Amino acid sequence: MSVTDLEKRKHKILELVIELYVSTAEPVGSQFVSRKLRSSLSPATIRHIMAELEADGLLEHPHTSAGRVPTDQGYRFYVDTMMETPSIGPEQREQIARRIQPVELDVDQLLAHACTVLSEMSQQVGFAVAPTVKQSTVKQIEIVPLGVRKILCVLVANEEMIASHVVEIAEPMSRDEAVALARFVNTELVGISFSDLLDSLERRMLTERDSLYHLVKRSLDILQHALSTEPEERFFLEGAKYVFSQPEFSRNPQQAFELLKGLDAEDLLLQRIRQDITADGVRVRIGREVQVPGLEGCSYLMAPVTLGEEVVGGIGILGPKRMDYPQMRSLVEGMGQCVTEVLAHGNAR
Amino acid sequence: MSVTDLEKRKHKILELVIELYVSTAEPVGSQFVSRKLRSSLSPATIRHIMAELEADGLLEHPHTSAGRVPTDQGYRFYVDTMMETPSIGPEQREQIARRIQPVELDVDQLLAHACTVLSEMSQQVGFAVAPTVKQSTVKQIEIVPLGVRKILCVLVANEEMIASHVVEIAEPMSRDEAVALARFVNTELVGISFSDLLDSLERRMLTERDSLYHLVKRSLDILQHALSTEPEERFFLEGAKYVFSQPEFSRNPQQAFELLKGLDAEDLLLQRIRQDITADGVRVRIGREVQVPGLEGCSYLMAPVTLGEEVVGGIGILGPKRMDYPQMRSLVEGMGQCVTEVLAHGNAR
DNA sequence: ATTAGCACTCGTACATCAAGAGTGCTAATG
DNA sequence: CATTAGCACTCTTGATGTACGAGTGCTAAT
Repeated sequence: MSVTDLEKRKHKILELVIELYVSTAEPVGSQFVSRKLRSSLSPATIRHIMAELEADGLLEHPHTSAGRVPTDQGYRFYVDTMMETPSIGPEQREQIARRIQPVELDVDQLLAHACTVLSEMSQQVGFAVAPTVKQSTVKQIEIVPLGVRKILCVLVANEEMIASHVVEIAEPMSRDEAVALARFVNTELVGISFSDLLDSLERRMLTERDSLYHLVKRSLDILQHALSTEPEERFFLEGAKYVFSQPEFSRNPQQAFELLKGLDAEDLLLQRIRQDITADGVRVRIGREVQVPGLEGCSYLMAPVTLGEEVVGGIGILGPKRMDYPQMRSLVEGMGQCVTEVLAHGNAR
Repeated sequence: MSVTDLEKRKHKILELVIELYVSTAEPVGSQFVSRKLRSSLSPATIRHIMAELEADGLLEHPHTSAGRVPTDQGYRFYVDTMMETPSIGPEQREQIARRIQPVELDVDQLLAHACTVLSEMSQQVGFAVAPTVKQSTVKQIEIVPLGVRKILCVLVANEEMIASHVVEIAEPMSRDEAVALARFVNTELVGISFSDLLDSLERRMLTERDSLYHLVKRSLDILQHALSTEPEERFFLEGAKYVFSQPEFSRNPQQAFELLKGLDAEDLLLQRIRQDITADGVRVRIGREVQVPGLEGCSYLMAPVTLGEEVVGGIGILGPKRMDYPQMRSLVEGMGQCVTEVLAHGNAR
């Protein structure tokens, strides 16, 4: 038997251990593996190989007389080099599309909803990062007077995103002034990115005079307020309850509490996740790689969401390390595609 | 000793048992009570009285050799007739005001924020029910064209509440038409309650002709869509994590899971809470009275939030039955007052 | 009405024990 | 050299028994 054949067999056994562990939630013993293996090797041989895998850092031992459990590295190896992701089935794809369809015109609402759907379908915690106008460029800005010193400022971004903010202003504004202001803003500022907007206006304030100066100043005031309450991105997290349906957590409540605390510090998780929002397909982070205190026992998968040409957000799931990576991967991938399509065409497929 | 004196003493002991149980989370034994009681009665006497209280249904026994624990009725009696609620202290009041101040112009945002603050201050689950435009009358309606077949419909209610919805329309709308539509709507519909709006327009459609008929039909279309995605009220729930800091739940995880499930079915809780949104001060619901499966072990307190003359929402906390009712009551009361004041004057006090 | 005394119940903590699962090692085998 | 049977060893798990302490209810004395 050649060396590569031996290596192959080793990996086959790693795969088997992972899959058995994922489905049973119990450490996997040599006898169990031996029985499940076609080319029946004896438990002793399996033990030998498992010991090697342990030396390689891919498996570990909870205690002497227990079976083996994959390490983070073990899962990583499995996910990177061995696992075959079944492309999402048409019927499941259909199901996603059906559940996402309901006319949500808003990126925000769409992702919030998709997040919930994903959570239900996966029976895991679902999450999503949605873009806001701040990441896009100005398409339209409307100024609607609401009272003497209150206006509604509607920000429409190129990518069909809309945000509106009530702004309190120091000096009252007439309806005519509002119209003039809107006209000025919509001729002068369209196409500028929302993040550059304020700088750009400030620069103009230095050069303009009189009536135009006044308009610039007025719009700067308003947009400053409107943009200050607009977040960079929105983060959705849904389905914490599913944590308890996982045997590892319902068995060990202490750990479940840690997890919930970890989830509660949303900002940390968001920061971490943000780094993984890139164009190249579904990202998988396993255990320690998550790098969030309290979530060492978890993994997440995330698919990018694109709008126009750009990656603007992500959607994924978070669950115990011991999860069905192939299935979850295809589910997350499918959801990412569906959301992206809905954003592009208003419907899936 | 007269009969009423005996009754008084009995109640004094009930109070003591409740307060000791609340602070220790352990069933209270006769000896403990005896030691805590000034007018030193022997444990035997205490036992006798406790047996009576148990016969009255105010205390109960987890098992033979354990101390006593208050029943729902026991707490109820305590809350209704014995407990004295300290009015909220000025320093605490100050703290609430300070943390709520940050200029949130929106009822929605204010209550969401207040809910979080209340949760943190009480170290319990916080909740709030906020009104939406649907409960109020039309003050102003704006129609902002966003694209050929897309408009933003801004609904402003009398009570300064604002909602905006993107509506997709069948036939394109020009800017002029939008202005005409807005004018029509703002002259004809102001003062009507949002809930009657559609009916009223439908009735008018039967009588009007030609151009006016067209306007009515157009606005009906738009408002129908806008109002259909607007909920009756908004419900906020914050701080589920605090559940685990309560010894009764961290000791018994099974029960904690039940609770989380109960919280997850927000609708049930909202339905129950809605019945308690009335003008007369802080409502207290104890244990079974909550009437939500999974929350039998909990109580909630809620203060009304008023806007104008009307009670429009509520804010409160939910925690284990075993909670410090006097303190929580004054905290919730103070929060209700603060929120109401901020709504009325834009700031507290 | 109060209380001391006492028997009784029940939960908790702890130690002990047997069973079972799984390992690692060794020596024999093809 | 890979494979495997055999075996001693380790460790977890669940059951069982026991001692202890907390707290009760009852009775009889004050």
